[in-house]
Amino acid sequence: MGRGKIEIKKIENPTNRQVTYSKRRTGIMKKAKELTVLCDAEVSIIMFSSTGKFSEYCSPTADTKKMYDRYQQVTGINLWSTQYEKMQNHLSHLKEINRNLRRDIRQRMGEGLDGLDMKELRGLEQNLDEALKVVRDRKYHLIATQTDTYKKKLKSAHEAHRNLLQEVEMMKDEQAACGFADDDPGNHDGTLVLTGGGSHMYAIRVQPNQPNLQGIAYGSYDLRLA
Amino acid sequence: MGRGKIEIKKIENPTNRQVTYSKRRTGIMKKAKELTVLCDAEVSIIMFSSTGKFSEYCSPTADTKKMYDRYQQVTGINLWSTQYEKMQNHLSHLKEINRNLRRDIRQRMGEGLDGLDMKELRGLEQNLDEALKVVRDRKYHLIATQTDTYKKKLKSAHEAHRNLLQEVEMMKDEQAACGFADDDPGNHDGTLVLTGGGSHMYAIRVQPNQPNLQGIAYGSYDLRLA
DNA sequence: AGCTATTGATAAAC
DNA sequence: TGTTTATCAATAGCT
Repeated sequence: MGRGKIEIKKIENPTNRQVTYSKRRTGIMKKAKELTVLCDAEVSIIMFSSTGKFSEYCSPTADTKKMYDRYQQVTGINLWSTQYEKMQNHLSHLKEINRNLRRDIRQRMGEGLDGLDMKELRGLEQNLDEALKVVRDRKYHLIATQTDTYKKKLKSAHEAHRNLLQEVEMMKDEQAACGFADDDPGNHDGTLVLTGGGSHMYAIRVQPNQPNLQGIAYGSYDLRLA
Repeated sequence: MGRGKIEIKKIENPTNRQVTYSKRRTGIMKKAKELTVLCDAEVSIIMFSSTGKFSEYCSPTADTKKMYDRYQQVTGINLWSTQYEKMQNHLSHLKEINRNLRRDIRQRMGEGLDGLDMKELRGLEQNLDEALKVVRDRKYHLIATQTDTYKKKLKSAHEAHRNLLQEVEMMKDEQAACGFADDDPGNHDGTLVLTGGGSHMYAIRVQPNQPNLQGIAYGSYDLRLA
């Protein structure tokens, strides 16, 4: 379709090639648009000229990403599918494991025991019993440790207080001995009223710390599948 | 270019639309091939008909994935990251849940309690205690049920045995009364020695069933991350 | 880029 | 879906 038939092989003249590319590209894009409208189809065209110039067409009802997603869905065998399937398998494997873990926890909470036979029940009972002992031990140990810590802190606080009083007394004595009255507080830069005893100046917190609730609230699980 | 000019708008007749789609699709693909050869270009076409039928063309010097990779490079649009990231997120979310579930189970088994504070320990202890009670109840209930079942089976077996003896006695009496000696066992087809009492003929299994081990072996978890 | 002779694509019908 | 054919559309070569 032109002034003469042409052979379908690479056009060696670069200018000619470029011109032909431009014209035919326009033609294909027009055809694609027509196909889209006439036949209610979805078309995605990507092309690069020999000089690397990029052009694309995509049906107005879709976008390139959608088209490619759909392409992946349909072909299912592209390079991504391997990776994709692996992830998919990994996912379902994790879900399966999660399901089992949740069932175990439910049973450890005394729910869903109907499926267990005697041997399993006995195993669970023994396991829970041992765990309970360990938890109780741990609790008592924690109580003991905390009590001990509080006692020490209290003792340390008392001592610090005693030292403070003592140092204040010493200051008073020194001031009285010098006959010096300080009416201008603030000009003793770098020399605070109570110096030297820095080791007693740390903040003392006798209040127990707020329990850290980031952990697990036992018995309040959401046991639905993830 | 046909027997008549057509307006570029959706062809309402589905058959016609399908035919036109098929023809024009072929046309575009041909044009794409020609462009590829004539102008040394790279073209990728993906299309779906209104019925969802998929077709593609890709220059022999490239493949669809390559084309889209290049497309991404040029446009800066990442076509896969969304999906990939989503799955990645899903995966790490599941792993996170998994980790928490395993930690929970470990704690319910009395391990890894160091991170728990007083409140959490108390909660765990109480939860385990309650669960233990439920499990014990369930065990006792199962024991009672099983014992009961065995008793019934035993009783039924005794009764069946008694009936058998009784029927054998009756047979002997009948034979004696008839003065008939049976030296040819096997010719009483369809008339077994012990007839009538079919309700006592079922198989009796007094042995406990082998425990079903498909469940969870408590305490033998592999608690590594999946 | 614009023009047109010519080839190519395709609508309609089978 | 394949073929045919009358028409219309695309475009090769030229300006």
